[in-house]
Amino acid sequence: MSHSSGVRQAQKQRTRQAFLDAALELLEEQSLSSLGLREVTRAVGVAPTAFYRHFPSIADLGVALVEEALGGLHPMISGTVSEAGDSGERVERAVALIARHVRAYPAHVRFVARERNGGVQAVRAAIAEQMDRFTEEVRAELSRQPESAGWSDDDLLMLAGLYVDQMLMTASTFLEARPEEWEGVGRVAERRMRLISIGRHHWLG
Amino acid sequence: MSHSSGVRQAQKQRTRQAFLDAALELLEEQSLSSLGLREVTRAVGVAPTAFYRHFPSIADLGVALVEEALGGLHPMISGTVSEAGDSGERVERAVALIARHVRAYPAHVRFVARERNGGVQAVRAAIAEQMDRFTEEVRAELSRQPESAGWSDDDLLMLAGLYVDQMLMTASTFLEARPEEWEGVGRVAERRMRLISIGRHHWLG
DNA sequence: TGTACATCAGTGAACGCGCGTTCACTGATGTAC
DNA sequence: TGTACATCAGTGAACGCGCGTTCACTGATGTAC
Repeated sequence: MSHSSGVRQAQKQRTRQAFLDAALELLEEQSLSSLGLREVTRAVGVAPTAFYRHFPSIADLGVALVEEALGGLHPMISGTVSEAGDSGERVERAVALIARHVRAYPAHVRFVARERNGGVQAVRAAIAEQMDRFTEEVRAELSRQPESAGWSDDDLLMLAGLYVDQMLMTASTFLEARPEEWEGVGRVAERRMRLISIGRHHWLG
Repeated sequence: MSHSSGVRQAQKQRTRQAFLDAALELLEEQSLSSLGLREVTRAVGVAPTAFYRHFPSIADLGVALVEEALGGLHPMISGTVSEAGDSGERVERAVALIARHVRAYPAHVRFVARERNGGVQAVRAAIAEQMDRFTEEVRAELSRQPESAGWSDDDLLMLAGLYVDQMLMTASTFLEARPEEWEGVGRVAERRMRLISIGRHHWLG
């Protein structure tokens, strides 16, 4: 068996994932800075000391959760911007995509929205870094579009940041809405995005 | 001496304020959900049990902090919208006002940004209620402007929400910026707001 | 103004409890030959 | 294939500590007359 496979490695990965899953569930109702190490190990069903075999501290587990929550979204985010169609269609698809993502991964979205301004510095930094990458990727996509002729990189970055912040805010609004409110939340989110797109088309001249 | 004045009442108010001040300072580096009752009383310099003379729990202290942080801002927020001048001037004044406010009350701003999505339900609800009031007040101001002719109340509320969210986000960005970055942050915030205003002027037709 | 009683903000001891971290350990898995 | 040794994920006891909450208290302030 090679170094990186084997029964032992596989089991370790499974336990590590159990820590991430348990923590994420506990974080639905509290912030990371109040999450206890013993609380997590209890939820997983292992001894408290087992935690240290996987993470040096709860803050490090938090950073791993950021990667899990946001690391895989980069293609999805910039893909949304580069889609075919007029800007109205793109807006509708973006909002639908956000709604679907929130439904599929509510705990991940909640975690990111909560800890983006939360009390754990390392986690805040990890989220900020991911958000900056999203913004840069969206800027790169925008710059490829004909509508961006005449725009400076600076202005494109400003617009990209506006879109990215709007996406997270929309996700967070869905999260707090009751099921019967989702449709209305989606419509408002679409109109916000559409108004921004109109601003974009009249930005110059 | 009347019921509500007197040495005793005044002293009680002073102690209560000392709790709020001490908590706010401790909250610069952690979230409310991990703030300890003993931690606060220690910072104030009173016995742990004194806390209960003022608040039933840390969550209630948090709700009081929301009132302190946001309760007095209503005239300022809607005043910004109703100011004279063209929309470019209004944007500049709004961003300057936000910058000044963040400089004067950084801990209050941090607290609101952090706990808006934080782990304490009662505090999240209190912040949401204040934000909804801001949005409604901004909507009312917008509806008085000639630029709003032909707008539905629904669309005005959408626009007001966009402005209010943008204000809090701008405040939070100032908060995290190093001093030498403030000017740049301000310029980006102005351009975001200006783009939204352009979208507003071309929304109909 | 003076006196007798009521109120109540803040005290300090005590409680049981769960916390994070240390340490030496066990036993299944992995490796060398 | 078999054997002897190494690795290391997870254990369980133990530690000192700070937590939130209770309770009966004290003594300055307030009130009635």
